Amino acid sequence: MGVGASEQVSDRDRAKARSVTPVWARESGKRRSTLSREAIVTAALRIADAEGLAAVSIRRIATELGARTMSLYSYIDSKADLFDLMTEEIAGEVLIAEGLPADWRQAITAIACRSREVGLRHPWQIDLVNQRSHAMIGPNGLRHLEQSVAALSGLRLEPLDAWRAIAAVDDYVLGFVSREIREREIARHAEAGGLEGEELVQPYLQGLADSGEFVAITPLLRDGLRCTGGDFEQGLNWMLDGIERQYG
Amino acid sequence: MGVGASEQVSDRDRAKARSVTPVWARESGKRRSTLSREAIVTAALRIADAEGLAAVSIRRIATELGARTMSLYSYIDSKADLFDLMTEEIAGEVLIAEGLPADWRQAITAIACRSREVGLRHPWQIDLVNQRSHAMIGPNGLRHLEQSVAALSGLRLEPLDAWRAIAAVDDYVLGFVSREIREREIARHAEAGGLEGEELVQPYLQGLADSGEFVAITPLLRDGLRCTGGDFEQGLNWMLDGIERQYG
DNA sequence: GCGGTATTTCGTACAGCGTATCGGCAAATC
DNA sequence: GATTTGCCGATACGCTGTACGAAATACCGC
Repeated sequence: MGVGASEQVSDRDRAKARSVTPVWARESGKRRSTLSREAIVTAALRIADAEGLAAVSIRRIATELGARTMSLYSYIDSKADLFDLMTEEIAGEVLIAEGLPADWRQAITAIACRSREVGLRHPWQIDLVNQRSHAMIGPNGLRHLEQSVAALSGLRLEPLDAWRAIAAVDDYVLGFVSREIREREIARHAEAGGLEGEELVQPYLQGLADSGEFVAITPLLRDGLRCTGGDFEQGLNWMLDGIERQYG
Repeated sequence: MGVGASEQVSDRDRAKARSVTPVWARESGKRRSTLSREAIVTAALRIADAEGLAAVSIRRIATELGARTMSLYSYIDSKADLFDLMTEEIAGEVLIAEGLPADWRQAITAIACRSREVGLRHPWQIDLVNQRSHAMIGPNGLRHLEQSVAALSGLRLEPLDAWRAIAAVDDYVLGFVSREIREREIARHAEAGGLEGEELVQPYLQGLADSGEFVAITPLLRDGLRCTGGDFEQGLNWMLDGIERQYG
């Protein structure tokens, strides 16, 4: 290992740097036309909205853009990068452009409802969220955080306390939307398979109900667990009540 | 469509039925040894715990079990089925065997903490949750629901109200654990790439802080967003406070 | 015990995936 | 004009889930 080795180390360092530096801080390598980071992300979003995240593949995007598969790698380093960029794009939709209500509860509620809307509009966002990657610290992700902290300014909290309150609310929103999407897709699945879906699950549930093990939830089982899910604002208000009780 | 067609319809119906009937209600077609539904699921769990859900493949499981790839399909109709069974297995770990505390807050807290422990022990559970499928209505999933409803019995709620309160708590738990896992993996990733990870992200954050756009969260940015995340029990207590305020 | 049947096993194949590699071509530099 | 540099794109590798059908095996009535 001499001079050449040192060059190799340099290369490896560059690779490591690339793997750790957020995508948004990297330049979009290209100069030629027809292809661009923006076009790639836009196409990916279109496909994901239409057919789900699983349908988003490098080959597919290239085809739709009239480019060759490997050309996309001039603009993104990996599919994970593309996912980061998609996440960032969606995070932008969560931002509230007009002024926030002065009342902190109304402001947080507005932000939470917007988050939910966006999540339902792009159900694949949930899959993306769990895809690891420092996706939350993109510019738009931070703008969301900024907006949320600003919404709480009336409470005059320490930054860390404000952040914790926001995290708790965001956690609830994420969990709720996740369940909402899940229920929605199950319903759609059952619908696609005809009503027989219900008819096949119901005896199974009835059997469990008759087993005597599930006394507390027998009424729920009898309704086929068709409960339309919780009430979003109700749960949110519970959380906000608790925050208000502590800090308000 | 004559007699032959009617037979074909019958086949198609059976296929549809299979696609909609929960796995747990189906028999595990086996009779030979070395291979069994249980063995398959156990192997899958081991792989997932050790190397993540992505490492779980039919071929891989078959290899570890000394069987041929396609043999697994005698016990499982699809990989989605396998995921359902894995989910069910994990749901069992969430159940609390010993008696629950009489106080409803303590009981719900115990259940929530257990859920969190299990989620952290099997980080891939999060990926599984977002995989659609009627995974939550397996026997163990329903036992969890039963246990939660029973925990709230002291509040004497309508079944639907109880279910909503539980759903809200579960949503919060899911969201929190999801974020916790995300942060944990990012930390591990940065650690694996050396401390340079932080060093590369920090200038990016500092640049944003200097831009003047993020006044409210500048202190957080300065700390590199290293905030160790919210406090699980604090957020949970906020939610429980809100529930108590309404029903207590 | 034995034949027939039902079930299980498993080789092969297909269509798809992300992306490493590398030959050749075009543009930029001297 | 000659040389170097850097990018485009084709090909290929190893992986995925699983449909299909032939072969092998176990079970059951006799």
